[in-house]
Amino acid sequence: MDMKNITLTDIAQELNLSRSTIDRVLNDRGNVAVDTKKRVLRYINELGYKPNRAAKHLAKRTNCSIGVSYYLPNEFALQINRGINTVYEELSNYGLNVLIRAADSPEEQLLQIKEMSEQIDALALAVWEPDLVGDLVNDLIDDGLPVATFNRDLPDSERLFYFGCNYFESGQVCGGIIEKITSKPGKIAIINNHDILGEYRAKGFKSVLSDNFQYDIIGPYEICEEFEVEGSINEKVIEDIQSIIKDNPDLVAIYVANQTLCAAGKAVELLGKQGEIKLVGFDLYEQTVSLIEKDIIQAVVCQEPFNQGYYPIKILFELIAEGKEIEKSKFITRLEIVMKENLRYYHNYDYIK
Amino acid sequence: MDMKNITLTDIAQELNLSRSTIDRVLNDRGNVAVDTKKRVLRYINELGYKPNRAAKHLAKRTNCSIGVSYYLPNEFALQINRGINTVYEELSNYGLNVLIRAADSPEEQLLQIKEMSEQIDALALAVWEPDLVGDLVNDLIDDGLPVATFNRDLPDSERLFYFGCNYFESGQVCGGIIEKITSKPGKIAIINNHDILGEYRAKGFKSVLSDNFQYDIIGPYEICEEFEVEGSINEKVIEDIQSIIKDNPDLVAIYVANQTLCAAGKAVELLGKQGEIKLVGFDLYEQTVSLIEKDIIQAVVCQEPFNQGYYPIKILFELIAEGKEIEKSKFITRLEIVMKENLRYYHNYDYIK
DNA sequence: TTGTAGGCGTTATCAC
DNA sequence: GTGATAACGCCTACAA
Repeated sequence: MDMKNITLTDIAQELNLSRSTIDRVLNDRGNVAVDTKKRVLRYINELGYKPNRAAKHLAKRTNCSIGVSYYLPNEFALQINRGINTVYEELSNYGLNVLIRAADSPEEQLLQIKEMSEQIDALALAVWEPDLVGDLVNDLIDDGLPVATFNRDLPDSERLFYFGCNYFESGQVCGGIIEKITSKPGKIAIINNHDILGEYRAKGFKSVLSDNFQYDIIGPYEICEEFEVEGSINEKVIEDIQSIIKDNPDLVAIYVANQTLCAAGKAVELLGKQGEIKLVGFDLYEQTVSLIEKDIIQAVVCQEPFNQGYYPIKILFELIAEGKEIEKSKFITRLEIVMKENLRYYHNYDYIK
Repeated sequence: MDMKNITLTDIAQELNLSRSTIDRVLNDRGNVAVDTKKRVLRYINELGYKPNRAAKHLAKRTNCSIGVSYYLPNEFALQINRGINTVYEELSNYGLNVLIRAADSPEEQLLQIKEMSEQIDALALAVWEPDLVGDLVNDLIDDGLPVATFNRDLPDSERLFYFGCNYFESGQVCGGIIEKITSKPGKIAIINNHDILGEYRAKGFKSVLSDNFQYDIIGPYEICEEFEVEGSINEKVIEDIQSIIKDNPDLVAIYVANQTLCAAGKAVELLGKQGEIKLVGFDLYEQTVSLIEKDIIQAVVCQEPFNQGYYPIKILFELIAEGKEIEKSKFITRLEIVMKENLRYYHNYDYIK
């Protein structure tokens, strides 16, 4: 119960050396005789000595500013911010500082990254259009700035790691759900963006359903809602989806792979087709909630938005402040199935705190 | 970027007092003149001063042993242990110590709790049969030992908090899933335990399906598998479930509310009814996995087993070591829907190591 | 190549 | 009531 921990001083005394020498060995600061080093290392291994984190932080008085830049749908950003706030609260008195820049356009994001790059020790990044910022990011990395991506990766860059979902598999999950909940044969429409990630989501979806002869997959239709969906939904978008429904009387399901799910819900509702046409898509927005409750949307697949804010920063901080190595180049978030019955656990739900 | 944090010493200097006095005010140690106290408190509020956690831990050299006692299905315990190990790694060099006692029977659990109660500063508890240990726990609490429950609550005791799922709602989620994936009308069998939690799960299930006239709910059948399911499954249990299936040709689904799900899967498989009879239940064991992959079990509802090991200990530690207040008397875990497609994210999945 | 000394921001133990 | 002073375990000069 009262097992005293071994300290650096203990080791120094035991080996008749000074604390600094032990410190030099432990932190690879050089200037230690090979023999001494070996002796210390062996002894340390035997003991299973672990440095005291509190003391380390206190002595180093680390001070590390991490920048976050994203261009993402507003409501998704909100959930990510919650994760950022939490990690800030946990680590701010260990010296963490966070700068958040939310962009309203890819161009603005470029400027924001450039601007804050001077003041930060690391950068966490979610970019919608890789082509625009790719060069800048590579320059920053070449200059020695540690960069990580979240939500959307920059696979061609030298970023340290990506933290987010697997888009292909996210499509598969939706495919599996639709297959399970659709009772009659017919057509299934895909709505998505024609960017690379939208296509992964379509491919994943098809990989599950292509063997199933009772369904005929139509689309993909490129219909896309704005990022700033708050109250009002783009009428044109709803109309476009309504015409798909009207043109295909044997439509049994719609799979929405982008942020247009609410609009699709409205379209289904306006035509009185709820329940008849199954609706499945991604992410949980304020507007999605009531559509799920009304059984217009049957299921939604989420990707741990909170953790997408929380972990990238935590990992970067531990890298910079504690020299902890990064264990993976891809941290893939869980794909969470949310339906009416477990909805409340995924919408503004902080069971801790 | 380099914003120096305010320290206790800063405050002392500014107010022409010693650090000790500030410390007395901050930690309510008494022996401070009322006026001085007021003056200090006001100034601290203005500044928004936050004590440095690292320094605090270092100076206090806290040493806190938390005991964990549970009597639970083996494989579930395994997942909980992972959470315990993680929190131990995070906090052991802040002075956390953990004692785990896994019981093989309620009687053994009673003894184990009694035995370790002398050596611990707090206790986290999961008990299957409240009646047996209830008195002991209340005695311990009266003696001043902080006790928390996880997975299964002791609602009549004075435990500090419960960390686990809502059993009624977990039944609802299964009801919702079965309603969505079952395409034809018929009978649905419930298998559960006749304890209070098993009944909550049955009630929650019925609350969703009772309005639906196409289903006829039969049971509950009290059939129960042992805790030590490893490779071999109780033949008798499988036979019992097979007879239910044989006796009810129009059975469209089975809802298993206890740890008998795998046995039910075997029964369905042996009779060649996979896909025809939908199968839904709780928790993810090694044996469940292959049954889900083979489409014999359509979905499983999980309850964050990792976090059930992680958080109770973390919360108790923060209470004891940092005097942090406990914010709720119930921390309700998410109900996670796991199907074939997102299975890999819930089975031995540590995306963060 | 090694050692010494002082400090990080708290808490704890004395004196006054 | 209040204030010195020495820890806690580690890091960082600087000296030897």
